Amino acid sequence: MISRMSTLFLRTLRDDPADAEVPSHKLLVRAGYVRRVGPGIYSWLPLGKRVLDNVARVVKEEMDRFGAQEVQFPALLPREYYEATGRWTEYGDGIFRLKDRKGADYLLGPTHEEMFTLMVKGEYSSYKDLPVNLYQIQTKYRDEARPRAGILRGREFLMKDSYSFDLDDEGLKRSYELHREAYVRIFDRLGLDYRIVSAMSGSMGGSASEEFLAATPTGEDTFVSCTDCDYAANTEAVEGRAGVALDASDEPALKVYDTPDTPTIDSLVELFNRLDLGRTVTAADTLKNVVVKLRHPGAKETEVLVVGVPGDREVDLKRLEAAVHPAEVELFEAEDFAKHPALVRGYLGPQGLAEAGYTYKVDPLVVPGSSWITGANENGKHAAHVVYGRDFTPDAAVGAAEVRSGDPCPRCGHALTIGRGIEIGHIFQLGRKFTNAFEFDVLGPDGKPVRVTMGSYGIGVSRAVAAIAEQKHDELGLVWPREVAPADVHLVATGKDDSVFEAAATLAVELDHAGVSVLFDDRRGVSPGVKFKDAELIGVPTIVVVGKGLAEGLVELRDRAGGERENVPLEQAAARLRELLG
RNA sequence: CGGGGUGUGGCGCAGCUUGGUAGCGCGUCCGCUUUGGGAGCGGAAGGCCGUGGGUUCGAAUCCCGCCACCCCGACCA
Repeated sequence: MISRMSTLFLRTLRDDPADAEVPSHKLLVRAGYVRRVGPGIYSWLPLGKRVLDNVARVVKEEMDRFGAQEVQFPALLPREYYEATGRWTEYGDGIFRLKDRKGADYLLGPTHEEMFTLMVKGEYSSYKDLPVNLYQIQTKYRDEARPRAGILRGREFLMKDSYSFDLDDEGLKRSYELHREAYVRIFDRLGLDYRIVSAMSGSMGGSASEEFLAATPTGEDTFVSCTDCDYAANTEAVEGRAGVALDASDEPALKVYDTPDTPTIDSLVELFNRLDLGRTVTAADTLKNVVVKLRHPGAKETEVLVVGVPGDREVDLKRLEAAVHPAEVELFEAEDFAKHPALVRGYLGPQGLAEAGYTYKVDPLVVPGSSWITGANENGKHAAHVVYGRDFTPDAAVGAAEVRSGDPCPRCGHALTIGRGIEIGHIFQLGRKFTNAFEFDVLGPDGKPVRVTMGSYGIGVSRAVAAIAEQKHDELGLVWPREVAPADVHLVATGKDDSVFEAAATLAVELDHAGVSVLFDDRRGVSPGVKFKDAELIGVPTIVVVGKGLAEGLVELRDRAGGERENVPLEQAAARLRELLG
């Protein structure tokens, strides 16, 4: 295919768009790949559409390779399908809802578990039919509270989602592994630098869950990886690991101090340093106790939970929620404190909590035998030398503190490092949430019904385009990996002489016949500088210049990524290019 | 939902404090020149200054309301 820039629907911009912050957003707009039409809603121009299609093609090829079969569901869905699973209400404001002319409720599909489950249930009824893996590449709609970063987080986006249907857990594991291998192949082909990290399965429920994160500083997700073993996890999903117990036999007895007006850790530390305990006190010497409410699925009442973390750390509510899954965590409000006078806000300590009937859990960073400054459960009073195991005993440990670089790996104890990434894929063993909701059984070999188990697997296709742009660019513009580039070769004709354009046009045709797609800058009257800048901005991996070298019968080949240039005779150019393109 | 910011030709911005007939760069169109690093000169088209009200002889500019959008957070996968 030859795309002539004289007629290509494309306008590049010299300036960054005012609303763009991240590189992918700036460059995809500047290079004429996408245009914004509303918050979190983008149109794809010809070059962008090609990249999007290329990513989708790679995904499709690798899904097909392991036997997954493509289907397509409508984006417009009647409410009833989402009623059965409770998600019509569960999703809250997160979905787009609309009514037809009769007043019937519809939604724009945010994800399609229900449809897949019902489709398979409608056709299959025997264990002989399983396993089956189905997928679709579909536009999804979510009414994000705050879309951001261009197409990285939009309200309309292209997603590949697939679902496996198996008879038992072993089958599910196999389907999960097949997907995992396919995802590795896909993201390798897309040229992404990514990590596979342990994740929580979120609102979907289910057990084993891993995320594929494209490592980039602009990513929204934070993950840890171990410097020694192969442990890696989303910080929300970092397991708690019990630390080594300390010997507290020399620790003085618990002592209560008057500490008026010290409801915060900072004010407390400052006061204790003025009391002069013979050493400098820091926030890490204090024990911060945070009260939350746990809402268990189906339960009317919430459970009160007190969580202790070192005072220099925040409680990571998402991590805590992952640890107490499937319960949801809610903050303890002023009115809640009013109902629980034993919990003295700002002066809460673990001593006596068990006697008062409260559950108390500590982050594993709080180890047995450790000694703390903490609240004395009385307004304006704190206690020092409060020892774990002597003055209080938690009911359990729970990973609740924010995770920091250098924290011990929960597997091997070596230091963790922290990075940021864009979630481009997520796979998890969903289990029977949806097959239970729809009572989807097949008959087993013994003639008895067996409840089908599912896996759920997603890839953000449009997001992957942005993730690639985030990772593959330089100060001049985009630098696409070959597999997804909008063309194989960017052919630039410079000069005013007809012979240059004729020679370039002939080369374009020759390449086209050889199956090489060409973006041909055949614009007359456009200066070489403009053409070179555009080529660099657009980011096709190989640039061919037919210009002043033609006098000696030479054309120039440039590698967009590395900047290497070589001159080759015009008549050898096509052959050399085919060699370079593999 | 909380905090901060911005709305002025297609894009990026100035003008607003101190009211007086809307300006710059890029882009677009015409002509001539130029052609290996976002060209030069000359000419031109294109804007009810987010919106509603108010003050005033006169409002992009001052006052009040509303709306939209962007960023941070909350929320969400």
